[in-house]
Amino acid sequence: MPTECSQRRLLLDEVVAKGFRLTSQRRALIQIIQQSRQHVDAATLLKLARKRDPRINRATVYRTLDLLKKLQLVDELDLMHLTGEKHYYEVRPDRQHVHLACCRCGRIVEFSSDTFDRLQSEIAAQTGFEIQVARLEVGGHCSSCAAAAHSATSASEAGKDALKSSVD
Amino acid sequence: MPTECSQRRLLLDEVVAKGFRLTSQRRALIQIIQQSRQHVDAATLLKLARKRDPRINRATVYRTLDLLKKLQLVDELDLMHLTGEKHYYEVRPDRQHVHLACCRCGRIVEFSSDTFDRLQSEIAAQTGFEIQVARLEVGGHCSSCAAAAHSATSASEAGKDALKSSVD
DNA sequence: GCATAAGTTGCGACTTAGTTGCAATTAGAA
DNA sequence: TTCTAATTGCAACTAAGTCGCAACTTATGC
Repeated sequence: MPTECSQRRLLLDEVVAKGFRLTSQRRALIQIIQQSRQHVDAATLLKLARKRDPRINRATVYRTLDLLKKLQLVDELDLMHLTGEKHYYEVRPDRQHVHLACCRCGRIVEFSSDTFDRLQSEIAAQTGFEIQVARLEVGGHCSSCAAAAHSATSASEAGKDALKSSVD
Repeated sequence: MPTECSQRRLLLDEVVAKGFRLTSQRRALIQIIQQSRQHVDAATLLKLARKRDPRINRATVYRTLDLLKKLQLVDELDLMHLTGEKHYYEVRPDRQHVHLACCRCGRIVEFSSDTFDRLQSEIAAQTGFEIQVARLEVGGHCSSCAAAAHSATSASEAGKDALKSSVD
């Protein structure tokens, strides 16, 4: 999710600075990604962009996303594939964060910590790997769903039946 | 990748223990996943399984993978989508590890550390999230490719052109 | 401001990955 | 051995993303 309007210009500038053209389509798509409070997927992005310019095409959305990924201006997320195989996008934040996806209620929680920062430095230092993206996604139950699941399970019983009826 | 044959029985047993039937298809698929040194994707798994039993079906592969995921016996990976949108699978190891994917040579390096373990505890403790899976994937350049990329760049020059010709 | 060349887009057909409903088959309990 | 619910194969389907190419647009130089 966008940190602030400080980035509003930046992404567009960055695209220009790297020598890419600033088309109305790119402008629109970038603005939509920045203004979105949620993580957006390609289909949603297309739908929103078409409200501004109905002629905008699906291929353009994918091509723009590819460009922004390459420029490392946006990050691609899977969010644990909770809702199919689509990808989600967010403006790359100053500080990397973890995405916690609740497979019961679908909520996405973001979490950042020094330990995560340190882990990345450690990886780079110990493996010589030059990190461009680090994506940590966690699946499980958020605190409220964990509580709900436990009380439900203690009554009914675990094992196959619990598994079969579970939402994940 | 499989840690050892100690798991060979375990996965099958686990499936039975949870009350699921042990069909010849499941047996074959589980064995293939365990014996594989590489991370396998669904299509490869199907191909390998058909060498044993040519009648085995694609749907069965996906359904079996779903089952093993739900039982938390295998983990699903994206490996940074280096080669398309397919998923890869590995037997869940005793200790979670990070996957480092080199977007230049495609090599996958595994890395585990106390810091990663600690990060997970920290997430659980601070957010109340009940972790079922934690998937940390890192994209970038492995040590040898990083060296190669640097020497190439210093000669030619960075910016758009370098970006355009790069493999990521 | 105007021409122009390279970058970008729209289109539409295509590929790849995964899903689904249903009839036929089979594992395993009785 | 019988029987039933779980599992499979099949085939048609959906969803997500890609690609080649002609048409259009941006940014540059004049």
